[in-house]
Amino acid sequence: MLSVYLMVQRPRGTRDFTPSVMNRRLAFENLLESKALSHGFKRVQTPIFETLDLFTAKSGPGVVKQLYAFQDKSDRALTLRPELTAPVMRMVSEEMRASPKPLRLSYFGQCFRYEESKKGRYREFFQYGAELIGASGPLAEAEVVSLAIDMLDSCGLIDYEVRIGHVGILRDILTGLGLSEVGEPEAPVASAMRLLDKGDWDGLAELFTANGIDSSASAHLQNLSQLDGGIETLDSARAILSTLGISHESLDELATLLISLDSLAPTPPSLKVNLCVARGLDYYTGMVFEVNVAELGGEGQVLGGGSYKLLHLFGLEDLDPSCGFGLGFDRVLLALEAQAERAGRLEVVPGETPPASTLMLPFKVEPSAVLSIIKDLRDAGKNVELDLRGKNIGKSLDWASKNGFTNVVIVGPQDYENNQCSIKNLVTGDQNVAALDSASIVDFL
RNA sequence: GCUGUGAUGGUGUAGCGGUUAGCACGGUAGGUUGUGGUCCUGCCAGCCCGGGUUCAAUUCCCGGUCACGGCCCCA
Repeated sequence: MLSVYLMVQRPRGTRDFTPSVMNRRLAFENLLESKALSHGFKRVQTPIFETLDLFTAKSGPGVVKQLYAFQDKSDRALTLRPELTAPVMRMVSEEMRASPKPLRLSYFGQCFRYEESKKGRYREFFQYGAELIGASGPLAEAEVVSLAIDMLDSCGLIDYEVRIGHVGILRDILTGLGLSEVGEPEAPVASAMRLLDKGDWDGLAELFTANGIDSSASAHLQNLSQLDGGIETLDSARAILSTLGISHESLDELATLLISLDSLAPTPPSLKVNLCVARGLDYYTGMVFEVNVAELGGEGQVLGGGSYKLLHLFGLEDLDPSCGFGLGFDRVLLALEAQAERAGRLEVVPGETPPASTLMLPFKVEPSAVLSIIKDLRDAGKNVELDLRGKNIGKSLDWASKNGFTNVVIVGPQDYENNQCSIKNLVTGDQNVAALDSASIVDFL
């Protein structure tokens, strides 16, 4: 059929959301939204496309090849947004300079990246995120991380691992060893952080040698990376930092963060401190954290964030650093679906079960006889639909059942004569008779 | 960017170098002109796209598209 008409498909890496899919997504979004609000984060929205410079300024010219960048009819260089942190920072600098700080902002929307699409990785994907701007330090960070954990916990996600690190400490160590923070095509420090994140020790040793650093230095880093536990690992970390001559200050802050988190957030299934967490987080400057779900395989990171400095790009250096995170809406949903199936659970997102709904079924009577009742029931907050097919009762009930209605209000000739209606509950099979007016009917719905 | 696997109605599938391409679910119209999640019947709807080999391609080959994996990457 398709070929007879129009051979057009969805662009690669995009998705359509049918009503049943959308129902779940809306339930999930609402749940996240209510959590954000409960932590004081207020929703904002920024444009789907932005000036290209916004992202090249933040991430370098190399990002363009991964952007949906384009020229508009006036030759402006624009791009679909690949993420939401920079746009929100831009918005703060343009609209909220005079707003009292700190700001707690949340956002939800689609982002676009030109990459190979696969499961859990789409060219158009959805992010829910939060940013805390104008306050910094371990307590601010604890507020942000606790929201992230609270969100994951409340949607019923299990078996996830929270990893907390600190790229500031890592940078200090690497520059302390003599690695440069500048270089082409990639600064040695950045290369080292990437290798550390992957646990590629051979690669790291190579890098050290190439930069004239005794490769035995990687032993300390390897020790550091093996500190993969809770708050208790910080003592060992302090010892290692001492031998490297690095300040403990950031570690002490990390300790405060972890202690605060313990009180502020639900206890996650697994929370580990690992100072080698560094995953491609260019603009992060301090604490970083990420959440992984092993179930998702290669695309298992469902959330990531930390403390970063971006507002100086807009002349607001006094507000740096900020702290925030982005939650991979699609990936968390995938994880929840996989976990629900494994557990044999029907409800994937808490609260996704739609509210009761009613089919008004005039049967061999003029539909006009029930229209005002439908209006009144809707005004009373009920979800009501008028039958538009005009089939016999058996088919109509079948149709109502397949379409998930809770109740059917049948108004046939006999009912109408007696100024009554029959209300059948499709879930229980119970049937009642009520007077043909909305006040009587509403009690049965 | 590299690489592997796959693609049959809307969904899930069967099948084959020559078939009316089968089945189930679904949709739709009835059988049943006041009771569904039973049954029966009719109908709707498909071989991803383009090229090649062949008397003949949905089937074999190549390319593309899309999907799913593995690396790379992931602001």
